[in-house]
Order: sequence, then structure tokens, then C-alpha cells
Amino acid sequence: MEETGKYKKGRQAPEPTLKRLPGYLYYLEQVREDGILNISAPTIGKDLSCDPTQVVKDLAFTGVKGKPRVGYNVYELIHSLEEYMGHNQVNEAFLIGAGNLGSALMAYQQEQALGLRIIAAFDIDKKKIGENIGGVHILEYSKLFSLSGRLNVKIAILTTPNQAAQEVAEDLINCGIKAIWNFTSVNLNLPEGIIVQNTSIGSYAAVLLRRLNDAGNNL
Amino acid sequence: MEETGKYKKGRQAPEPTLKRLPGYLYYLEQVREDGILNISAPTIGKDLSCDPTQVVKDLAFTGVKGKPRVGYNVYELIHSLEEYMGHNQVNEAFLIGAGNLGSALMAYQQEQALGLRIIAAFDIDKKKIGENIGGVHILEYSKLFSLSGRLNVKIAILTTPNQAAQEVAEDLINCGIKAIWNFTSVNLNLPEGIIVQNTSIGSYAAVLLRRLNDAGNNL
DNA sequence: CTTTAATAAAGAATTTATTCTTTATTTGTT
DNA sequence: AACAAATAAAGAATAAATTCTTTATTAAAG
Repeated sequence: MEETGKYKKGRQAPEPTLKRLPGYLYYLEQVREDGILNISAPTIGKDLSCDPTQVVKDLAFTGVKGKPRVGYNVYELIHSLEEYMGHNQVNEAFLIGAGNLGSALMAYQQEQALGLRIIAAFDIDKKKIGENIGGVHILEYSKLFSLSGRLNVKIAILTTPNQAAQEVAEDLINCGIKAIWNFTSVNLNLPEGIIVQNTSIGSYAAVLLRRLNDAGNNL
Repeated sequence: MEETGKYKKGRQAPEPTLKRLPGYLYYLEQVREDGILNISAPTIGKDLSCDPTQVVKDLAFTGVKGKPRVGYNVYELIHSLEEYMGHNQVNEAFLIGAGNLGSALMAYQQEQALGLRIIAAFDIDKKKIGENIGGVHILEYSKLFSLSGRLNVKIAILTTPNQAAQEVAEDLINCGIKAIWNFTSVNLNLPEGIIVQNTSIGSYAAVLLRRLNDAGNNL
């Protein structure tokens, strides 16, 4: 099989594409539940309010092949997306900071398929230690070091208060963590090669508020 | 004052810019706490790991003016950002669905300056009704209709289960809501003019997992 | 068996966003 | 007072992402 095209399998998908993939997956699971076997890009585009050629290009990154006049096989497509997104492998993660957001993520991980499994949470608050949220035990933060020595966890979710973020992140690197999902507002300063995924919920509020104010006149 | 330039005040800021603004604001609050009075774009860029000219252009959208050789006045800059982001006005919001994420947002709204104030939460779960999380009362969902008649709330945060999302969203529109911050996985189908801000936390997980897998070989 | 319509796939063009370059301004220094 | 250095601001160039256009493939209809 030749792989020359710009959007063919093998090329690295751009970030906007990656961010759209979970949306396709959720949608396709609904479609599958409805007993639909094949679906076309134009249909997906219409249902998700996006450009059909973008759907084609996004899905092409997963390596799936569609058939003219028929569309994509829904099962194949779901499988292809899950594989590309790494959902078929176990992605174990630590969570640091079992506050509001941390707890929500723990309770959340089953319902919403995030594609990763939080296997332990850590906090310094004695009152929280020993608790179990969404099947995840909250452990004393100092246990992180011994536990990470035995387990081979590469991903950490950082939901600490801002002032603790940088220090905790450095600890995490020392524990062998390679990717940090950072929910704090802090710009983490870490060695080259560490993957940091900043996720600021406030960014979305900013877009919403600004758009509302821009529209303001005609309400 | 002439406003001809592409990045001058008055033009609508692009979404990537809007998403970066909360990051600047948090950073500048730290800078202010350190007693620093002026700051330059190159310094901001270095600290936030981004291009200094991008900093200049992003900040220009708020209408703030900097001085060569000096930089921006920190107070002015913070004020300008807050005004542009609508933080100086009261942005009241309803929250629908007081589950894990909804509760987290309620508890969260003080610490993290989201720029909006949740004034009431609604749920259909009898066990949750009457609870108070982060100063927000959880009310019976049916109360939404009478309450929205008296108050003039334009923003709603949608944190219901997916299957309820579309129906609740339609109710919200009937209650006069103009902007929905949608945390569900559902692509809402709503009348023209309604602002929908989709916020899928899973999108970030997808980017993180893919980047980790792409780097996979050299770990 | 031929034709037609739908669609994936590939490529081109457009638009948008980022980065680079130049200019002009301002403060500190000689 | 003139000069030099730093920096905001504006504009140009580059890069990236999206949308549009064309092509080729496939299944259904006649």
C-alpha cells in the first residue's frame, strides 16, 4: 500500500484533528446503537455541523478506508478511531490533587471515555487520604515516590492548587512521568521531551463571554 | 484615535487569542503580587513560553498601549484584560446538572476566576435538591422556568448527562438563555444566534495520548 | 451491460494564524 | 543635546488549517 498523500495514514495528525476525534467517536457510538451499519462523511458532517471534507480528512488519519456510494463501516470506523486514540491499550495515570476538579475527573473517568485509567490519586490533605472516589483510592502524596518505582506509569493528571504545580511537576518527572495533563494555570517549566497538555477551562469561558459581548447589541 | 491596523482595538479577536487571554491574566496577577510595575512583551513571552510578537498582538486587542523601552503598565494591563474579558461586569449563569463536573465547577468558580457567577443550579435528582455547593443552591429543575422569568440570566452551563442535553438546551432557549457552555458530548441543534461553546475535556486527553504514542519509540 | 448518482480520495485555493522583519518611539547614557 | 539600546507597533512573509474543486471508484438503476 502506497502512502504518499498528505492526509494518508502515517502522517501525524494536526492538533485540531486530534481534538475532533473524541466527538466522532461519541457520535459513532450513538449511530451504532441505532443499528446503522454504514455511514457517509456528508451525513456525519451534517449531524456534527462540520465540513464533510474535513470529516474525510480527519478520519483518514486513523487509516480507515471508506467506499464510494456506501461510506464507512461503522464498526470499522469506531475500531479505527479507538486504536488511533490509544483506547485499546491501557493508559494508566496518576492524579495529583484530589480537590474539586480532581474528584470530578475520578468520578468521571468511567462515564466519559477519556481513554485513560486513573489508578491512584495523591493529596497532602489528611482528611482526603483513604477516601475512594470513582474506584480510585486517595493516597498520601509522599507515597507517590515509592509507588511509581514499582508501577510503570507514564501519565499524570495535575489538579493541584496553582502554587504547588511547578514543584509537583518536577517530582513527577523524577518519578518517571513522561506526560502531564496540566489543569492548573501555571506554565510549567520542565525538561525537553516531557509532554505537557495544558487544559484551561477558563479559556472557554473567555471565548463564550467575549462572543456574547460582541453579539451584545442585537440581543 | 485612528483604528486602521489589523490588530488594533475594535477588531474582533480570533479564538486562539481569546483562549490565551486568561493565561496572561493569571500570569500578570502573579507579577503584580511581586510588586513589579512594568513588564515587556519579551519578558511575558519568555515566562509563558510563547512568541513575544504574539504577546504584543494578543494584548493589542484589549486596547492597551505599551511604551517602548518600558513595556506595559501591569495594573493597566490587568484592568484592560479584565475589561475586555468582561470580568468587570456581572455575568450571571445558571448551571444545569449538578453531577460531578457541575459540582466541581460550582465549587471552583471562586478560586478560578472564570469571569462568571453561577447564581443557581438545577437538577432532577431529588437527593441533590436543597444542597449548597460553593455557595450555589441546587434547585428542582422545573423551577428553572419560573426563576428565569424573574431574573435576566443569559448564560447557562450544561453539565447534564448526554442523553438529556438536547432537550434541556431547548428548554434553556425558551427561558431566554442566549449562550450555552456545553460540557456534554452532544452536538446541540439550536436556533441561529444562540452562542454554543463546546468544551470537551476528552479532546485534551486525546491530544495527550496521541502525542505520547507518537513519542513512544524514544521513551 | 451501460449509465447514473453518490461518495471517498486527492489536490488546489483560500483563509487564518503565527512568525519574521522593519519602523518608529522612548528612555537612559555619554 | 546627541546617541544608543530596547521595545511596541505595523507590516510582510511564512506556515497551517479549512474549504473548494476535481477525479476516480463503486454500487444501484435501467
